[in-house]
Amino acid sequence: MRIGELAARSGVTAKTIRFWEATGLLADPDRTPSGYRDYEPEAVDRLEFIRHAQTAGLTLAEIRQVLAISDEGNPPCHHVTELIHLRLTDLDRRIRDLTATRQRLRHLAERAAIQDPAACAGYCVILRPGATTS
Amino acid sequence: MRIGELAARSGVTAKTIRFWEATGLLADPDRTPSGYRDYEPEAVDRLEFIRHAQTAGLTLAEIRQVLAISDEGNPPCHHVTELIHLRLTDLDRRIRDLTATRQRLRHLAERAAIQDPAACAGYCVILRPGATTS
DNA sequence: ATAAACCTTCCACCACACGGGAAGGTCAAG
DNA sequence: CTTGACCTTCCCGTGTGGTGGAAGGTTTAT
Repeated sequence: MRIGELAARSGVTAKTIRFWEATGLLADPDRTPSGYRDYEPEAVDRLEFIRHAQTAGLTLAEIRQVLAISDEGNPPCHHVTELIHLRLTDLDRRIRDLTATRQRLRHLAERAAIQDPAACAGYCVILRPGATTS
Repeated sequence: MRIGELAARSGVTAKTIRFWEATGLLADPDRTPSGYRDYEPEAVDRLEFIRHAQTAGLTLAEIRQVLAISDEGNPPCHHVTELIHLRLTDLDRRIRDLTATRQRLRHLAERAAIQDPAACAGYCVILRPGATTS
């Protein structure tokens, strides 16, 4: 199967397939005599696996690691488990950060609601330094 | 005052000051006869304002808009208020997305805990497609 | 025979907010 | 007079996950 068909079957664009290959997520495929990439049907599974791992929040770098272990014939479960916990910790931190920013913004929104626009001389009163440090 | 002193006073690196100038957040400053940037003391306020707006979660593009309105002598409060609400909406969506991803990861972590590593033939069972679609 | 659809490589670019470092000019102190 | 700190512009690199397009070769259908 050529790259176009693989793209159609997997829902991953040909561009992205080449990109994944170039960045080490996919092995170099066989080539037809004229140089076209020639895939086995199993390639679809690998693409779906990558997409799936992505939606689980893993980065391509992490997926690459998992696949490398897998490709060496080792069960990657232990590594995957570690990765998942790392990701969870990271995610929690990011959510905390965003929530803190959200708090600051809500604070500003409240200020904005009671502020007289005419009072905005110089730099805007709403955003003026000191507004959220108190 | 030259750029080094401004940097020291504001806590913004000279590199960043030049970057902000190049991207339209700061007006072109006066120059000494030898070509050095020469700032008014008020420049510190502007830098602090930008940093402050940044920690409130606004992007440089948004801050640029606010400053442009401000620089034209108009009170930017209305625009700022809109911006804040836009950011809040955006932030809420991002937090929701991350939380959903977190849920998926927790699901996977549970699967991982009860999984026999030896069962990881082919692609890892934990991450195998279908694992989180149920 | 020829047009359309498909494939190849390579190079560039998107957002985002800078940082590193080269090559050179300027200024104050010792 | 020279050393060192400071300044200038300029270009490249960072990380993430790709997308767009040019220039050219191949296959397939009519």
